[in-house]
Amino acid sequence: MKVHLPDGTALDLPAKATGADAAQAIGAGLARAALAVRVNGERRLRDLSAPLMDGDRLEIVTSRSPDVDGVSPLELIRHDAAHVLATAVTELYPGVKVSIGPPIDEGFYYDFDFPEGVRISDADFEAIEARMREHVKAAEPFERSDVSVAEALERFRSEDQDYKVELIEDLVRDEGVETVSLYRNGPFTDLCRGPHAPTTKSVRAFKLQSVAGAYWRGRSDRPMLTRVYGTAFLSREDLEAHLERLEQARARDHRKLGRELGLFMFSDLTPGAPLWQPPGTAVYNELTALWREENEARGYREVRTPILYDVELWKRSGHWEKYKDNMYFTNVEEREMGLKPMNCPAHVQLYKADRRSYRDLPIRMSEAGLVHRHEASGVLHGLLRVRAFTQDDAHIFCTEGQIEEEVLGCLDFGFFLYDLFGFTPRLELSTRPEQRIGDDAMWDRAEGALEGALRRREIQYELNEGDGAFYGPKIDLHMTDSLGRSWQLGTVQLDYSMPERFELEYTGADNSEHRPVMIHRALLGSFERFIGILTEHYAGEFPLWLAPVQVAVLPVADRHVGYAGRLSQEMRAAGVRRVEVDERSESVGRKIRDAELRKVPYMLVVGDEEEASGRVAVRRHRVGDLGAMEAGEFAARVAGEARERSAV
RNA sequence: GCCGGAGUAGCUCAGCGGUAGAGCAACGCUCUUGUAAAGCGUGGGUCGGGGGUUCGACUCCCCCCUCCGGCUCCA
Repeated sequence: MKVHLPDGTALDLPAKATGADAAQAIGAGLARAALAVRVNGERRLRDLSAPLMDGDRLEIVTSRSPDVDGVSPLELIRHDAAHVLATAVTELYPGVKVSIGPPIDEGFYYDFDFPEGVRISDADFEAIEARMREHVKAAEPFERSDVSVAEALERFRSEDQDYKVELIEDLVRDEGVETVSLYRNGPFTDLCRGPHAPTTKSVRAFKLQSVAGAYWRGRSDRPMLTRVYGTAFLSREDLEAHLERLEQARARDHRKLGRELGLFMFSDLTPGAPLWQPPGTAVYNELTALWREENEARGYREVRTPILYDVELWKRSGHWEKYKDNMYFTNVEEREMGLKPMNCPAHVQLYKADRRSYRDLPIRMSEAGLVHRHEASGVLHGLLRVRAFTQDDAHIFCTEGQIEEEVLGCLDFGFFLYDLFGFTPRLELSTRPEQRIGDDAMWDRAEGALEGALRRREIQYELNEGDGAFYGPKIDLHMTDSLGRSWQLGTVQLDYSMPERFELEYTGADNSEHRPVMIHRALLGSFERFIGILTEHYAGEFPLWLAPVQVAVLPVADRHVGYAGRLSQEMRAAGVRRVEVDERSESVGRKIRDAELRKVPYMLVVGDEEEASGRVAVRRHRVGDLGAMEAGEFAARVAGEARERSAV
């Protein structure tokens, strides 16, 4: 038979030849390097041992093969690694039940159910890794066998592998399968659809990383399994490089930098609520100032509303029914009050304070609004998941015809803000969920308006079907943190429900009453979460305009402190607001070192020469000595840089 | 909330049944300094909180709190 190779040539092979045979026919080196085959351009790879058919188009996949539709040799060997992990664990912990072990973006995991009383921690990794290495070294083949469902069930039942039994039963029920494939490597056999590399020696570079709990099938009403995370690469060097990257990422963790730079802290007495220290407050205030300025420029009117309301309000808004478990309540003099988890009902009160005409619309109301949400204790995470935070919130009350224009305005505003930081957010459009209010015609219009806005700007987005709020569809803006975890920042949501519940009205041109539509909009999301992401993005090296201390004046000796003080006054007068003088009787080297560690953008070294000539010796963070400059010139230049909010 | 791990000086960490340690920071003195750590000295801890076991607990056991990694959740 003939199979066709990517370069257009045909290869003559005996009948029933396999991918391995084909690789061997091409060359011994290729045969050694081959991991799997891609047949006829299929997305899913096949085992090297799978028989080929006459006329197949064949690609031999090696560690150097490129990704195709997200399927890569890396993914293959990570899956191999998961099997090797399970092999070692089943040997070391008799009675353990195995479940699933897939490759993931950065590695792989395997979920185990350990026998009663057995628990493992990363202290056990060394022993497990050692056992894994033995299997890798033995280059045990991955042998596939296709067996009947009955045989597979019999096998796993006899081994008390309940999870495998459940998986097979579900395969029969959901997909009507009659056979399943098993893969054996050494002493371990797993239910698996494959493919795998020819032998375990493909797993040459791996490392176990962490152990964590994970619900069976991701459902909190099912048993909690023990998940072991690891990573694997095609080479030792790649693995080392990856571990090195992780190390560096940890160094830019906002929680670490927040402590080191004195940005914010947490107290055990109010978990999940950041306390902002002076340097962090400086960043916070600059960000707020930017936000306020831009809101004004875009036709928003800022408001301020209380954080505590009678539960009556929350019942009316629907929060009581849907979210009371996540709200904080207090009862004083027999009046039940709730802390706001959202600002919208408050803004609705302001809307209702006046009769509204179609001429007033759209009304754009903005507020840096402090909200409290009782997040589950296990999910709190630095500034990225908190219980008390300030949203850069706004609500737009408009007519249905104005929706697309207003949504577009929100998105443009968002992109303006994100551009300022060099961020490229990932956009998600979430559409009607199963449980929702409003008729389909309403949803058609609402989703159409959001989609239309995205299309008009030719914006890339992911569709998240069924993930909208119960009252309307939404567009979310996501960013990832230093460890690659994705966080939602901004959101633009359409809401037909709140106006209904609060009976909002405006008088139309026809002199009759109409119901406005509300757009909920937060662009940064919350100042807390955004500063968390910003801190990691800049690795704590904030650009001048955001920097907690913009300029540190470093007198060479005590006698220069007076000159340094005069300089700082001058700079403040010129518009550089955050200037500090290091008045300690320390060496210049020490003062420089400390300012560098605090990541202060500019340092001014001033001694006899500078004082005599009215100049400053400028040093830039991480760049070094820039030479001397006339003091006034420096102040003007830096003030300009701060005013322009330039990126560097 | 669930599973696992961890909480020792302001920070980073060592110690682990027999009266609590280091480096940095802080404070004092000396030095008056030129582009990433001057020298000497001093003070500082209910060893997260509460119970228990023990002659004796930072150390062992139980409960709680907080943090870390995941899972679930995330208006």
